[in-house]
Amino acid sequence: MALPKQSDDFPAWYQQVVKGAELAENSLARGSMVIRPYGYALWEAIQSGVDRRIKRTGHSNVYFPLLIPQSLLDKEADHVEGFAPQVAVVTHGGGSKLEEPLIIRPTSETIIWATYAKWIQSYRDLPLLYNQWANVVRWEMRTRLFLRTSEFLWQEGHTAHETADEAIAEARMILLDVYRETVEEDFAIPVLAGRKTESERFPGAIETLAIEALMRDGKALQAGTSHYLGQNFAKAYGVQFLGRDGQQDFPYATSWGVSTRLVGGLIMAHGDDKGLKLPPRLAPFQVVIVPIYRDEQKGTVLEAVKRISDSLGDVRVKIDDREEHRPGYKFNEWELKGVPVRLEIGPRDLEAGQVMAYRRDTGEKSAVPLTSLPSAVPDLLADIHRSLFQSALEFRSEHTFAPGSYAELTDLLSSGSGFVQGGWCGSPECEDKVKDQTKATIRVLPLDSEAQEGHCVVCGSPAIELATWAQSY
RNA sequence: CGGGAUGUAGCGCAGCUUGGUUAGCGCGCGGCGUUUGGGACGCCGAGGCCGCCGGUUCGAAUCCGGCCAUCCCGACCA
Repeated sequence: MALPKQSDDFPAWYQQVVKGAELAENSLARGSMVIRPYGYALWEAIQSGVDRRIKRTGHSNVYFPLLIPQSLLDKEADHVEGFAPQVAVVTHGGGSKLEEPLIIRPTSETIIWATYAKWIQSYRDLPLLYNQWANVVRWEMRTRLFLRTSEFLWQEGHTAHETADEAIAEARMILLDVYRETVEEDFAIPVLAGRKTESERFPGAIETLAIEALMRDGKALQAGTSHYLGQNFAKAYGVQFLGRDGQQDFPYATSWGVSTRLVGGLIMAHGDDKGLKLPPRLAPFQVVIVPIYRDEQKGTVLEAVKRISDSLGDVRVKIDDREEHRPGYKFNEWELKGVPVRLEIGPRDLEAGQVMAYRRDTGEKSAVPLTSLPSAVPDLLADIHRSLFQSALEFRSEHTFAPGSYAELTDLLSSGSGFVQGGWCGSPECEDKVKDQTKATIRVLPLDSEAQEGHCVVCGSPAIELATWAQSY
């Protein structure tokens, strides 16, 4: 029952939180997971925030099929090369072998661009701003619940634009106004937004942008990506439009996605030795009420609890009136499940006209008068959100380093200390050297490269970028 | 896919070395009672193709082979 300490064994801690908080468990098929109600409620809360922002920025939802003719994948060279090794293939159907195998989508650029060919004729058809919520399958070598499963849930946006500038602006807008905003405002997790190096790019992309969050073990997690695909997919799938200038042209593409991996990020960015700490905006239950009573007081207490719950309006409240567990058990269980606020209500409190409020983030308990509860609870939730973000931000600052030498860089990276920033000359050789020695990669380069002073921390040549390295998931 | 480990009740494990009759323990689960302000206790009870397939043997949880799954470490990745 006791959770391993994060500092003793972070992977074991993670796994037991996922299981203990009843978020998910392994399924019978290799590498796939069953998402349990509490975990799925979290995902639904995440979806709702992402979906709202996708729609607010002018996109519509669509749905493309799970199965894709294999020949479609083969049309974009880099894309095939990147994905072919991890694609699951359907070879039989209806009891017989298929003429042409179907792949289970690892991502949907292929089928979507093959379809866009029919939808796009003129610049008047552009832009196409579509998104879909879907499951995809990638045959990963090694899987971990939420962080990397063979099947995962995500949204994938696929847009087509008249000009490169417009597509580039779209990719960037999604990264900042949808992904960064969601993760910072809903998850209370600060992120670094930036560009990926060539070696970390999405197969078929000209530029990959990403947000990176720091986990409590000092590793980085790529929390969302947005790609500028140029005309690669348009050319591969024969998508052309008649431009304003009367000439045929290929549209410019973007694609972008966030997945159930975000749930893993949430666990590892905020959790502590007692379990999950859910940010109030995503918590399936924002408040759990634990009634405390002896038999003869049961009726009175439960009535008061019901009244108090009703007085909290839109706040998502769970009343834990299970008879089979005593309060101490419930306290521990809801702390493991990360509920932001717990209200303890017993005869002593009712006599005093108050309740005890416990906040999961700091562990503080305080008495709140019943009369001020309807405003105190929302205030408390707002404060918990701020304080979660703040402490994640402080953790990141404390775990961001600027080494003065290559030896210092590799020391920091080898020990998995967090983000390590330094000048980079832009050469893949220097990037590889660090990776070979420490397994750390460049997580992001600044979104807008400004003139970089100083030298490459690896080779000493003049630096052209400020790179952020880290060990990553 | 390479290296290592594991698979026995819902969960965590013992038993296996040295094959033998009803396969154990803790937690959890069901009933009854006492409890309830930081993981309660007593009594009674239910629950097992010992991961799967095959082999050796009079007899296999135990020995042998194959397969599958999970975990850890690498290479691949949202």
